[in-house]
Amino acid sequence: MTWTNPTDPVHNRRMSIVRSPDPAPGFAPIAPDAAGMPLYRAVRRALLRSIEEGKLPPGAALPNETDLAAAFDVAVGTLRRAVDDLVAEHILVRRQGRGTFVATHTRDRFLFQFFHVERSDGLREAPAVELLSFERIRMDEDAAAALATRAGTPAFQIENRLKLQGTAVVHDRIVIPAALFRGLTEKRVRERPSTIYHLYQSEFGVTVVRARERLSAVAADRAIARALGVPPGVPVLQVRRTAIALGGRPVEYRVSTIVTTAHDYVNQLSRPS
Amino acid sequence: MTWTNPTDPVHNRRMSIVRSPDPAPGFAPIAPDAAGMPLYRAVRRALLRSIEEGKLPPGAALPNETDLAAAFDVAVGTLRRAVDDLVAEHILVRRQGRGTFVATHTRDRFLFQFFHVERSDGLREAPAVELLSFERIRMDEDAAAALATRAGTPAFQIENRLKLQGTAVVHDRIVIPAALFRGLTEKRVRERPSTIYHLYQSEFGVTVVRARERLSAVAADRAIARALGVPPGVPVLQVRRTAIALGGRPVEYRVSTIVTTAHDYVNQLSRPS
DNA sequence: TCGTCCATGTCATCTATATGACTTGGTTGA
DNA sequence: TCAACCAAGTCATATAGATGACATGGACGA
Repeated sequence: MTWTNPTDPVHNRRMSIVRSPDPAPGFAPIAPDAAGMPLYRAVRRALLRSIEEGKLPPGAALPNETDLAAAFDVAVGTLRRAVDDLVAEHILVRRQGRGTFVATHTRDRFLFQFFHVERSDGLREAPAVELLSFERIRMDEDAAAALATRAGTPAFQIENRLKLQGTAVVHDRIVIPAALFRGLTEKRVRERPSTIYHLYQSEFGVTVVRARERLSAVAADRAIARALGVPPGVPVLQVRRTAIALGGRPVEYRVSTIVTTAHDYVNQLSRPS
Repeated sequence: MTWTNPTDPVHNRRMSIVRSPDPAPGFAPIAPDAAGMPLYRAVRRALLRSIEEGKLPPGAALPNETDLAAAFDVAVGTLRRAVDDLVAEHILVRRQGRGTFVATHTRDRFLFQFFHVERSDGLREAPAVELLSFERIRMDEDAAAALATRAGTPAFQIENRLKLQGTAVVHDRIVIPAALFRGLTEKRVRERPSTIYHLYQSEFGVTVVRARERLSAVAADRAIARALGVPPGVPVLQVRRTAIALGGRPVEYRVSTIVTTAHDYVNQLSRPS
């Protein structure tokens, strides 16, 4: 037999009638008025916090919509609205018929969201990454400013060379705070099975969700020129990226240098829906 | 007295009961099954076509949600879903308490959506535009390819110099098909009251909704160097933009050349919601 | 005259529910 | 053994309506 829960006529919210067992444990009802914020925003925040705290690790399945809505004590439509937002931010992934999952940093996602270099004729391809160096350093002024800390803060610096169709196209210098990545070694970087963002996520609980980039054109210095096999002084595209993790904290400063003789950095202004 | 419309038990859609006068004239009911497309997509398309055909000119107010939903013979929630999409694409603008309007190309929108240059310290500012030349030309290969036509097609070419804080930072070469902009004159370009995209929209019914950009680093040639007041050969950022109008047709090819000694091209990968 | 209040119309949020589409895994039958 | 089928669980779409927030313009009173 099925029946509907009685509702509170004042707040029009389901009253707490407990069924056993709790179909979605660990999710508390949302306060009716969470700081004047719309309910779906409060639900979004609650979900985000569950992810940040590791209650929902990457790849985990969320409870189904009905149960989760009941646990939060909101309507399914409201829950869906919150989940919609997180899906749009690539923090959750929905699969019809399967469920809703915490997003993981797959190669495809990296390519789509964070790798914008393609050949001039439009061909897109996954780059072959080659580790050039791995060092413990102290941050310079630029990295420190981007990472909201002070110059001299201990960090790891990783240099990569990226090849497309066998030719070196991109040089990356990556700076990440040592405090966030305790125990990182060259071996772990070298032997990572997937992208470096996947490594951050799976090994250190750091999930990159977005980034700001500043692009400029510069002349290739001697080191870059050598790494990329071009004459020094050639105009190259410099991309300075600050990557932001789940909590909103900057976690990576990356300077990508791109040879744009046969490749471009592509950008889509306002995608069609 | 209020009453609800009877519903068709098979399709669960409101039966056509005409009230006088029609509160939302010009909007026909959506076919129940428009090519297997979800209903809200069909509604979105119907709205788009009304805009493209000029039935809803820029700045026009849509009928209110209830009336419009009734005219399309869909639920308000379904209409809202369609409108949500168009708002996300900056094609419609909602103003709570006022209504929903067809978006116009304001200066703010241009800055936000299509102008990505800012000073290295993060200061954003509207550029001062200076018209350098206005010519009738025939398209070169690049422009023709971008605009999906043949080299030699008649076009207008506009050269602009953009200044930020008094210093020249950007040079634009804009190519637009003459066929789409009949009657355009240097005077009209020079005396436009707002952005050039606003001119396209208000004078020629061409509404730019999105763009693809390809960025590369090049050495400034003599002409660019003179226009921007830098030595020839200096590395500059070249942005080749193809702007897409409402129907999905490419309508503008633009090559922006940016001096990045004190400025950057900024890009946001996945905005927070 | 001018400012305050309020009625009205709009979008924004939220609930509740029904039905369809898709995926998975087990059952059934040749 | 194995392929076809089917049931259950999930998200996707759609409806209907209630309530709140916001903007505007007119009525009203000092």
